[in-house]
Amino acid sequence: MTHASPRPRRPLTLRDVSEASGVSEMTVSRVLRNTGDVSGATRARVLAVAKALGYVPNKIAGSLASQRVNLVAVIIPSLSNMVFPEVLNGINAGLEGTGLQPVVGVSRYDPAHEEKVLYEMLSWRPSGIIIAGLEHSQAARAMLRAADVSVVEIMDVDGEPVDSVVGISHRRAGAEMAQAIARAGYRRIGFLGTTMPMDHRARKRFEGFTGALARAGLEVADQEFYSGGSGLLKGREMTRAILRRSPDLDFLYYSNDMIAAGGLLHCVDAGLDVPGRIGLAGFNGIELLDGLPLALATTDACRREIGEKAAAIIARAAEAGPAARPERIALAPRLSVGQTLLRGALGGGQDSPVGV
Amino acid sequence: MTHASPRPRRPLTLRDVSEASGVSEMTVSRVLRNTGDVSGATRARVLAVAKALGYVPNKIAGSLASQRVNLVAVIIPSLSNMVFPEVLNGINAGLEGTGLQPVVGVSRYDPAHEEKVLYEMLSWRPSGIIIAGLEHSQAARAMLRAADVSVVEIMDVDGEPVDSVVGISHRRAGAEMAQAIARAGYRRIGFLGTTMPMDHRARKRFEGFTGALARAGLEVADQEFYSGGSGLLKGREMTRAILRRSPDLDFLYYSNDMIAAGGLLHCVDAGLDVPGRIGLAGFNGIELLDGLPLALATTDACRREIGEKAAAIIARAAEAGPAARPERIALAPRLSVGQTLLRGALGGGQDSPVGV
DNA sequence: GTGAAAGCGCTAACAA
DNA sequence: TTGTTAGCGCTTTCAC
Repeated sequence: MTHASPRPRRPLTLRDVSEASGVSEMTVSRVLRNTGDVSGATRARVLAVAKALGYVPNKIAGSLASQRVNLVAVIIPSLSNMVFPEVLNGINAGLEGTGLQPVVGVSRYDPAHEEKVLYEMLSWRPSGIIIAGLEHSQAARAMLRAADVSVVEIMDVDGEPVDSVVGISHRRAGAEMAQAIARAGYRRIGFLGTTMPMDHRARKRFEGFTGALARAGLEVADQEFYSGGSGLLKGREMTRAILRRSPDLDFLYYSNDMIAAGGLLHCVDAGLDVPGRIGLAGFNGIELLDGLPLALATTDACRREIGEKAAAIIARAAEAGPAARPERIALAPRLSVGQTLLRGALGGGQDSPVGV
Repeated sequence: MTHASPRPRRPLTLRDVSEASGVSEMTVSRVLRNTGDVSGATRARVLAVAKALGYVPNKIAGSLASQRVNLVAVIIPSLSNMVFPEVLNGINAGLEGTGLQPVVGVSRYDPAHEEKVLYEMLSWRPSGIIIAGLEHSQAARAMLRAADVSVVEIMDVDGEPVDSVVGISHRRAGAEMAQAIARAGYRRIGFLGTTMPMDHRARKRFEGFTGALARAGLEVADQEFYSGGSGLLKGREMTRAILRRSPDLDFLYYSNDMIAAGGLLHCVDAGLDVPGRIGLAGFNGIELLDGLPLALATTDACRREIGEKAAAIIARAAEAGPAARPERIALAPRLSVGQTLLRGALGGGQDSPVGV
């Protein structure tokens, strides 16, 4: 039983590896970090001993000594919908091979909570910060500015970023959908969205939407708001409600694809001709929903791409030093009319309302 | 301009606050941690100075000194599907108010990558580890055992946990669905699942499923496998393919709700009578999909609850010291027959096949 | 190619 | 109630 290794009460340290291998702590450290010149023999021995012991370096000590942390703070409002996981995947992909690790915090669409989460994350001195949206409490903005690391605000470009920004213009996304709807000849437009006052992106889409409708001589004829999670059922219920109240609506614009999909299912069940009698559109471009009875008109929010580009900016800055110039990347929200928005006069004039 | 504070090149330290407030570093530290007895006056002054300066404590240094870290490592296979975000929400909820913060790593259903992610996270000396599944590389198991912190393996209880475990029996989930199917009188059963050999839970469901079918004198008549993301479209395509090959199938069991939903949409489009001519069932109990043309038969995997309970175990152990006894929590997978599985002889015998 | 000494920013333990 | 001292485990820097 000579080699039985009892469960260590005290975590192993460099010193343990040093003593067990007969090499100085310094050299062990070099081996473990693949740094400096270490002879092949020494290197092999140290590696073997470290592995045998099951040594795991202590990054807390390492980071304190080196003043460098391989963490990137990522702050997003929610994990519940299908939007942000996709962004995270993009970030993961963009950080791949850089040695940087994302650490995710959830702000719950609540500025006060966002502030807390940010403070918490900053106290780990991350090498970069990726944060959703451009709207933050004053204190949060101050922290971001004072942090002296690259900050990338993502998703939205309509506003003043603290540092870099990668996103789409939600105003533009809303406006383009309004134009497509107007050009296709729809006239009685309903809007279905969230009550969440802190969902600034949904708000901006709505503003862009109504603005462009107005320029086309149209307006939102009725609205329906919801709170809580957005599932198919919610979409069905809202659609039933708004159509009962305003049966003459001929287009419904939803603030996300999931409730739009529910609305589509409702319309199909109700025997409404889509997109003839009534048109529908969502937002986000959720790939998982491809395969609905009709392809949903929507705007691709470029979620993955946003994550990738934001991560790339952080990675570059971590490499080049924090002095890098801020980047402002506005991706183009890609509208797809699918099969729920008439392909009326899509080639037509940009702003003028055109009948079918 | 006397109060203009230039962007600091060097991050602020306790010492800065100490000097600016004329109080010792130690007292500042006490104030900032709400610890020890500090006079109200001193406390107020320190707080004011810290805020004015924009001081953010350095947790790296703090953790090194105190040998305590308020981080919980969470390792899950993926963020792409709708399964794990829900678990994360549960973990977040369970950690609420404990001062512990989850840190998420993604293992991509790849044991080697899981090992790397685990190593990386352990190097931050987290106060607890929540990791999906019971199958890990030998090295990973060794690390988990050596880490000397609470480990909770989640999702699955069919196997030997390293420490605590919270999950459901996927074998049982598969078996119960098979029994319900057999009892309802279906006879020609098709299975649609993932090719991923590392999705052990899907594999166990399949094993439980075929085992129980066999006991009912039935077998899986045809199978269809897919790789890549699971969306509605994938479900449609797979369903079309398997039904073209085996038109006489009268039940399809899918490895998740999303492809099952796609299958349902296909069957509806194809004019197949569901659940009369053909029955369908998925797995997970995805709430967002409530609202499909027919309520899908599925098994609720208790995802949120699993997250909450796992977090509670970690929180309790962090409180009580690491000596806490391992907990083994097997939740009951809740089968719901919805409207896509005939309510044939559900009250009938447990194992005996019963015709409709 | 290797080692010794100093210190990263904070907190535990003790002293006053 | 407040302050002093001695590290936490590693990496930096410099010496050999």
